Amino acid sequence: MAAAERDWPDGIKKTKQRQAVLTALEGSGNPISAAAICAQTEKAGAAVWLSTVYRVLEFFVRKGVVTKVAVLNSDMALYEINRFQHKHYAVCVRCRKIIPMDNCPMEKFVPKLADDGFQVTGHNLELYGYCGDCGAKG
Amino acid sequence: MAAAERDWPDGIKKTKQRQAVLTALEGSGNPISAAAICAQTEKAGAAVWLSTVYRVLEFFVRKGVVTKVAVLNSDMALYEINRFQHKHYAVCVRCRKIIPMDNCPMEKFVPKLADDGFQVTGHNLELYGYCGDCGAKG
DNA sequence: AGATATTTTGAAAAAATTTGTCAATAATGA
DNA sequence: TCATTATTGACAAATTTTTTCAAAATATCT
Repeated sequence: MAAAERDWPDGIKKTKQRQAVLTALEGSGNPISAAAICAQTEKAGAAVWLSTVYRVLEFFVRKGVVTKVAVLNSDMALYEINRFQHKHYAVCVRCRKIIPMDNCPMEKFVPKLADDGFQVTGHNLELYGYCGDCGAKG
Repeated sequence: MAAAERDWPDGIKKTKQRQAVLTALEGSGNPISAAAICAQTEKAGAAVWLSTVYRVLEFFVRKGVVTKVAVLNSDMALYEINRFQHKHYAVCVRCRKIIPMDNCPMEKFVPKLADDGFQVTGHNLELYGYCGDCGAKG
């Protein structure tokens, strides 16, 4: 269990459940839902109740350990570990595969907003289209 | 009622409810929720049931008339008329104000994806931060 | 225009996701 | 180790979205 041995974030009480949630998030390279995390902890033999998963995720998001990702046409919210680097994804509209993007267009971009005073603190970008497999199929 | 007189999309049966939904979407410059559309139709004197609003929206999205927008930390899905032009928004994390963006970083950008075969058909971008009013307040 | 066939809507119920409650449990500090 | 405080399980409730089906509206055909 990687999360058990890794450095634990400061000021966060270490519990079995939180470790299990973090391990599940680590285990998935891509953003996953609370339900998926719950299922994952069950499979790993350290079952965490769904309501607890939500609470833990909310807590982690507030602490900056985890990031909530808005994915188009996903009816559930998705979460991923905050690796403290920009990360965006391309989503296949057919098979829902999620493919990470290695660069970011916002690096050299100044947005034009009607509100001059808007302070941008972050952004969320998502590409969609057809992945290699699905594009080939038609 | 603007939507009543405007060109009606081809192959789409014209009903009072669909017109009311489209009018509500037209009336709002920004993406709005199904519940907001429902309330708007009521206020306009052409009340449409919430379930119908969802059905109509789903239908319009499939037809390409309307776009579903993924907004971070919004518990409801938001919709806007497809004006067939890129449109992105900045969202204030404090007051939830939505401010349209007049340019787009994806115009001159080639994404680096692990999947070489991925065909990008669109994208969704959202900035977040503090709007002029909220930033000033601290 | 009128009758018919097909869609679409209202109305309500159900499903799915997320949040809240509270007693019991577990983790941290003295 | 014991006490204090935070956290979890278990369930209930709230919210958003989807489904169902008879009734109503719309388009089509003559």
